[in-house]
Amino acid sequence: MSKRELIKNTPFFSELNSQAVSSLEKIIRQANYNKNDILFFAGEPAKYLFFVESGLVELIKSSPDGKEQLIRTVNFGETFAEAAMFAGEDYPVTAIVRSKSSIMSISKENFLEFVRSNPEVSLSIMGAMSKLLRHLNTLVTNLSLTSVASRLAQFLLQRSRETGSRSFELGIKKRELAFKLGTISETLSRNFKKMRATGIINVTNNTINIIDITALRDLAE
Amino acid sequence: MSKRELIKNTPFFSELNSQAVSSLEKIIRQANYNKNDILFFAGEPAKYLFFVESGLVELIKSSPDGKEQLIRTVNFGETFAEAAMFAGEDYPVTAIVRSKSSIMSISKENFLEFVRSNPEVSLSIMGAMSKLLRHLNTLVTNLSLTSVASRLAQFLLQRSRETGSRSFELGIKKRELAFKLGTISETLSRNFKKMRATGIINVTNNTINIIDITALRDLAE
DNA sequence: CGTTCGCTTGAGGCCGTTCAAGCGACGTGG
DNA sequence: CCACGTCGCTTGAACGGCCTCAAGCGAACG
Repeated sequence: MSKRELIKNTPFFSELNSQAVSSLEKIIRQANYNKNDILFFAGEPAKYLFFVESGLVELIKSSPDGKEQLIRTVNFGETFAEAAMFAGEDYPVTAIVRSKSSIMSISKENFLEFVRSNPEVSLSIMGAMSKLLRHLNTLVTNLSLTSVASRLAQFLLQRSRETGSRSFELGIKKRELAFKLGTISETLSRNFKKMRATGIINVTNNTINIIDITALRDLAE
Repeated sequence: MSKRELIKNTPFFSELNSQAVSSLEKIIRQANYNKNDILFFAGEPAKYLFFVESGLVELIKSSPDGKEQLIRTVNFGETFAEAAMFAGEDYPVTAIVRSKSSIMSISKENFLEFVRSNPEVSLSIMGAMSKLLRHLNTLVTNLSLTSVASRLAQFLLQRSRETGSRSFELGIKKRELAFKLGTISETLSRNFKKMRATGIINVTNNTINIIDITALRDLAE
């Protein structure tokens, strides 16, 4: 796909007129990455805005003693490091590529200039930022007010909704799910065990079977 | 102060030309509130953007079982509920007035229209949102990766920086400080005790004396 | 003088962690 | 084809941080 097509295909820029697309085309850069590539480390000066054209990226914050917290997973079609364009000088998180990805980037200066001459994209950006704010909001809430069991219940309900079935595959390794939920695999394992013991779900390898969805909803609060 | 002056005095709108100020004047509403007044509850439909002209507001999320988490304190000169303008239909948090406040508000529709016809304010909004994103980012990090002791150390260092002295008043009640740090007064008390015992600080009523600032920095990581 | 408020302290318990061990599935090289 | 390593997951034991509940205590105040 040509760079121009890539731009037009991204919901973020889909409403731009062709002149704007042209000017964007000139300042945007595209590159391919492999699993475990690092785009930037937390603390580095923030120079670029990124945009995931295809693939998957995770934004992670880690503490000096090696503990890690997933802040956000960036799916294709989404931007990240928007905030770094308008405030602060450093990336606050580390960005790790989790699967083969095509990623576009724009330098801070070019991006700000583009926004100034195409103010209509502001609305898209503010929309994206707002979604992010909500995401972080619920993340804070989850971390401070809800238990692992509750977070797990929420995740299972979400998956059930997505697949439209009460029986589904997890789709990710349990250790990764643990990470997503802000815990470790041992704790996740024990939580699965408890849910199985109380007859709420059935777990066989990677497939989940929701038995008592009401109890699961209660758990999720 | 007249409404027009209020608008001009707020950093958020300070760069507007007088025509824009006039149109803003027509759609903005001002009201006074007292301590413990509630501006909106979490879950209510988000109709207004708010702006604190003077006073103090706290944004709080509470769980069904009564636990509360402070998400953000809004100082005078700052807006809140910006995100609600661009994404989602409900306020995700509850807004409580903490001291006598003068607060301005704009309805969602009027605000969006104003932004469309005055795209230059977009940059201010995006800047504010970016700051917020950073704030939530560190909040998540603190809650998940750092201990109460570390958060307390960070707070003390910040106060020390603000006052430019190693000896300063807390300025808030300890139970409120505990809330700010995402914990309760008992735990805070024990942490103060430990810091005193290890000779890092000295605590007399509400005044703190930093003795070993290096150790304090270590604690804050 | 008694009550309330802000804070402290202790005892106990829970949740989630670390550390350690075990187990089945799977793959690879002898 | 088996022996052995690795991987993903589970389970147990112990520990630690923070919370809850309960009590106590000085200061402020009516």
